[in-house]
Amino acid sequence: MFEPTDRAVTIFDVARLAGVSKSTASRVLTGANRVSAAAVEQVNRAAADLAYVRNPAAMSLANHSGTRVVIGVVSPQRTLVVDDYLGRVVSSAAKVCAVERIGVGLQPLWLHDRDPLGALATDPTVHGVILVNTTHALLEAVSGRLVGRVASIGVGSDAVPSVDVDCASAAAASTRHLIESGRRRIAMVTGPKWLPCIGNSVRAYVQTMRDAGLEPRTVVGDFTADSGQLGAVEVLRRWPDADAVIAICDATAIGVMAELRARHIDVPGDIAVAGFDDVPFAQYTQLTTSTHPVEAIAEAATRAVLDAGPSRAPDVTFPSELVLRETA
Amino acid sequence: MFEPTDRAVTIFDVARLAGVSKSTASRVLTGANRVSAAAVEQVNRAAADLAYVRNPAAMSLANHSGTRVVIGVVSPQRTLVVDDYLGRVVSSAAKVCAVERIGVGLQPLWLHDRDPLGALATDPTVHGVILVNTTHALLEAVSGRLVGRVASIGVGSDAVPSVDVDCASAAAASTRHLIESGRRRIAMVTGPKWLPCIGNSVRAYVQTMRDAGLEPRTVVGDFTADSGQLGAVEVLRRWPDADAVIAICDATAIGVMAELRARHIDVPGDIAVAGFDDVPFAQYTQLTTSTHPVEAIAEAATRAVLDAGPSRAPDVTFPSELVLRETA
DNA sequence: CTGAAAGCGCTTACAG
DNA sequence: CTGAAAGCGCTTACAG
Repeated sequence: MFEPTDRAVTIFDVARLAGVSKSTASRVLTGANRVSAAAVEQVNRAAADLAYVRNPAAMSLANHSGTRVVIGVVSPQRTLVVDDYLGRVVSSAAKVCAVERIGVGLQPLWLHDRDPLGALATDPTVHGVILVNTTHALLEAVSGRLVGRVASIGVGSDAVPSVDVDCASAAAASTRHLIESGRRRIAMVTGPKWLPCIGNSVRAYVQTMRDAGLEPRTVVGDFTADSGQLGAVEVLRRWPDADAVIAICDATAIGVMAELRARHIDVPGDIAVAGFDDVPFAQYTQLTTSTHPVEAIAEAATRAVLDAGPSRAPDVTFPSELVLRETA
Repeated sequence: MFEPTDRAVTIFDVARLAGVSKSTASRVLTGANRVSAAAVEQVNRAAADLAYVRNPAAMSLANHSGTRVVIGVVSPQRTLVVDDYLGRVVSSAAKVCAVERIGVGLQPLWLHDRDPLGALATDPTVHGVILVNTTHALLEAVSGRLVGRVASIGVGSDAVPSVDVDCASAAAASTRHLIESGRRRIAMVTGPKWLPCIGNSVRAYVQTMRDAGLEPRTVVGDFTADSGQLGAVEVLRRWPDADAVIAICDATAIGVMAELRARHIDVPGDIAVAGFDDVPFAQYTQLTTSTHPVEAIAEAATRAVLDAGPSRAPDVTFPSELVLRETA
């Protein structure tokens, strides 16, 4: 139908086929407002017929728009360790971006840096930023140059939309489930203190305990299985009568269970254990946990920065569901 | 020392500071050969002083070089499911690319597509591609336009360098370990048949068994825990006297163990189980397995496409180490 | 070995 | 509402 050329089809080709100038073609393609309905019609048809797709590099250059969305992961260490969670976030973002032929980058953001966002804000290659594990301090540092093209997986701010799972409801539901099944001395192994989104889960747990006239008992972890192991040790030392532990995530729960097993403490006979995330592994370990739609969250955050308009994107919260298995 | 400007420093700035033309500056920056030592010296110093960094979008446009490296994952399904392995590969690639301000993309490559690589080969935004789970047929389809900027995690070809773990040695070592600890009726739950890199592991297992005068017994899996579960069912049905099973990966091993546990078959008392990958989880499940340096592999593959020169990059094979724990 | 010039594919004031 | 022109930051023949 159209002769196949070696070089890619450009905006010039669609303009010619549509019978308009490059300027007009560009206007309709960018969605500018000053264009006639007729022009819109012709250009869109021409673009479709030619299977035209804009060259992001050229857009970037003309536009100062950037060719990649970077996932900025704040961490107390300077080097970034990639865990399964982060892997899923990056992959999901990469999959979404690929259809617009935009790449993704992975950037460590050091918690104690003076201006961790400075380089990203001025980098002409960055189209937008997805913040992971962010803090309020970092959110405050989101400068004008970044506003409108940044989203946060976790806590947000006036300027930065948040997309996350409803971990507060999940923590409350877990706690309630444990209480209803007769547990009373329920401890929680939390995440790192500097990470504000952890607060939601912890507060929900504490509140649910208090509402039931029970004493909350928390121990600090860091999302790793090792910290679950250490957390279990601490829980048993401080509260030898514990009859349940909620872990901030499944990996931590696994560590908790490993320690209990090593001590020949029966789960759930002696102590019930609940996690959070419902990673594939949880199923095979019969772990009671709550779902965490990481892919959906990452995709929504990516869309938020890709489709960034003049106004701040709305916050979005995904529901979590309790998955009852054998450990609690 | 230098006045901070709002706009980024361009090649023009470094040329001026170095006292040469943009052309010359560009030549030294790109590493062209026709430049005087003096020019090289001045330009490099100027670039360093100004903390100059090239704009990939502009390079891409002038160069037809692309702004992202895409990870092409071949799969028998049309949609891509992201597992932990792929997540780690993508994240590692993204981390490496980020320092050159290049993005990564994730592209499903349908196994039965007529020309799965066609779109990537002509896409001006793709700088290079990393093939994952590739087949010989796909490798044959790597066209001239892609040669020199593609690497494969798994099998390679004359045109495509391979980077992978030495899974043959790992499989042989596992098998040998099992034999030496007295096991005789050792089965293997393999990966999908269409995936050629699986062949290395399977052949090594088969060979090691035969060398010991033992009968190899294989059952097909697909890397998932579910397939381990089903695999265990099949193994027990076909060979009720089985005393060990080697799984192609840890996830599959987990499934095998879940099934054995459900049947009250003691591990390793009745049946020993060995995995492959040494995922974080393996430690907590006391799984005997072999290491798989996924991050290092992904980084090497990424470097291979980033640093692509005129000649084919060499193949690289990473060693794997047997990790003895309780299950075998 | 070096510089002036054209060009990569797009966007956006600037005049109509 | 539309087109001609300039410009985004780089690279690369083309002449010297």
